[in-house]
Amino acid sequence: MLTFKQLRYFVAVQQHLHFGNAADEVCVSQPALSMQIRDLEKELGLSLVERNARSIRLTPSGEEIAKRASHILRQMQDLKDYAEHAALPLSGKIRLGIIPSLAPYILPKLLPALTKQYPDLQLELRETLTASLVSELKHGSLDVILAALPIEEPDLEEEPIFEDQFLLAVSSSRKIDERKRMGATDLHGENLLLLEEGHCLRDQTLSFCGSIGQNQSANLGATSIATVLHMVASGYGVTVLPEICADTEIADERITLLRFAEPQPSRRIGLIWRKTSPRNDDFIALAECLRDVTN
Amino acid sequence: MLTFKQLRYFVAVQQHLHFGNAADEVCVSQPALSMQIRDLEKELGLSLVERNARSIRLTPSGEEIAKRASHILRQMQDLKDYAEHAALPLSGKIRLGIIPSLAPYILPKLLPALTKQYPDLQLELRETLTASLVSELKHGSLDVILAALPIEEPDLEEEPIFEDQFLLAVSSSRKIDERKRMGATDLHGENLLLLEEGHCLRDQTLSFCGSIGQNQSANLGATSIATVLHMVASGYGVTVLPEICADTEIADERITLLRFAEPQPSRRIGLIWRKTSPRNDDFIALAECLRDVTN
DNA sequence: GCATCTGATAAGGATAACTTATTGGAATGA
DNA sequence: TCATTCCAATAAGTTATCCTTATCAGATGC
Repeated sequence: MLTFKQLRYFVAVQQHLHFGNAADEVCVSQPALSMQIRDLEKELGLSLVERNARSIRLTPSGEEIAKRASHILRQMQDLKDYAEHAALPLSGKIRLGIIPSLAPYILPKLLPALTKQYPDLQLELRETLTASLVSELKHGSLDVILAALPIEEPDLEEEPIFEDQFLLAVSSSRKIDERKRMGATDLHGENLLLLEEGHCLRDQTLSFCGSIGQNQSANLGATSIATVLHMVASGYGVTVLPEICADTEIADERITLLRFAEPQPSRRIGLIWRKTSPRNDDFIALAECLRDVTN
Repeated sequence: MLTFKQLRYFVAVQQHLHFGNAADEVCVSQPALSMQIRDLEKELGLSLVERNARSIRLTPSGEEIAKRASHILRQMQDLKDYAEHAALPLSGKIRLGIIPSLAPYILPKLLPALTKQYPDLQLELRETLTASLVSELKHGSLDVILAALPIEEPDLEEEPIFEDQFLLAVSSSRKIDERKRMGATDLHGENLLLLEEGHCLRDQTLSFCGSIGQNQSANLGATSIATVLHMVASGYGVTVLPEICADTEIADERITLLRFAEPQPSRRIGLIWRKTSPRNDDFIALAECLRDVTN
């Protein structure tokens, strides 16, 4: 069988036009090199080297083979270089899935930090609902996802990053004392605005408020938090807003954010990956980076 | 060390996503393949395959490595294909040197014949004087030359092709009986026109006529046979012309060709190559082809 | 719970590859 | 002319590698 060793030895012969020197270069004895060259010629069924009493030269075919061999060896080196590169912590390609209620708020902080700290990392992003992310993660088309815990899949690992407190967003026209801590009961009779089906934030909000029996008849579900907040600002109702969204979304004076009374409701944000994934260390490092940018 | 085998096995794993099937494809046992993959991962210092109880998948780095490996294997196959091609009789690249008093007369017959019989042959041609050809042959920048024998270099092999009879070209105005066989003595007092220094034909002509003491004072040497013949046609003198040139050159009615008396002078045309050249068979085949086209 | 399927591991034998020492053939130089 | 030198090939023996069969360990599914 054709081997890389043969090609390497042969390229050395081409460069030195001397078996002994070529053998030195590849750190073997001259007979070892001679044998490999002989094997290569036998393998290819063709003379590559013209042996002359005092010197050697390559045949025209030999020159062509040497050219091709050099090229192959170079690509081999490229492959090794790539591997070395990819073996660094948090480098190479990582496919990260993020839920829509996090992506627009975390990425603007995360991406610059990653670029700075791990310049070799190529992040491929996908934003969709938790269920799809988990499915893609299990299938292997994603490496890791950032979502609300728990997922509780037996073959997935969960790494908590931070607690994201829920706030109540109401229209500023309501003139509520912002220092007042809201209880779930304060939502009685309010029109609770929600994201559309499938968003985990919707489910979390409902499970918190569910026992209250508030009015949600008008709720067909919005497609984004920004949309929900526009509705709040316009006085259509109230909504529950994760704190991480607050900085970005609330430039609008028509919205007032109210904190809930203790124990404050919250969602736990974390990274999830396959337990069998060999990139555990990478994901732990990514989690650390996420903690840094979310304080 | 990174080996070709590891890459081949790994690409098989990528294609089957199953160690057992991949092992079947490359015709080894499953443990053998597993070990090679393990070695490859160790060699590259990075996980390529994510082992799951029931199935496996490649890591993103693994996919990239597999892509590069496939490419390398393909080039490896190309190299083998090239070698197979080049191992055929008279195929691949051959650098042929020819002397000027042969090239224009033999090539028009030789090249079409070669193309037809050996389509895989790439002939690189060089036309210059014998001394240069021999030097380049010995140096290795030519593989074989077609010239007049003997060369009598100890490390060169000579293979005669055919005898090229010399004819005497005279001006038709001389009204000589064309059936008359010329003797060297008939050249007495003639102005013998010759090629310039270095042409073997000049030397051969002189060695044949040298003992005669003919007038050659006006001879500074022409650069081509065509030039010499123009001079003959114009009545400046006579010349000795190899028969192989006759067909091509003598469309001119102002020139009459005369045969010499037995033993007719001639030159022996042959192929010459380095005794150490491994392409002996190729050159023998080339000689055969040359005999065919020169009858 | 048992059969089945996965890849990993273990042990032993075959093969390949390397080492040093030597040979053979040609060129060099006294 | 003959000894010397140079270079690659060859020989013999050891080492390392690779592969095989057999077995294991974990997970899955009937």
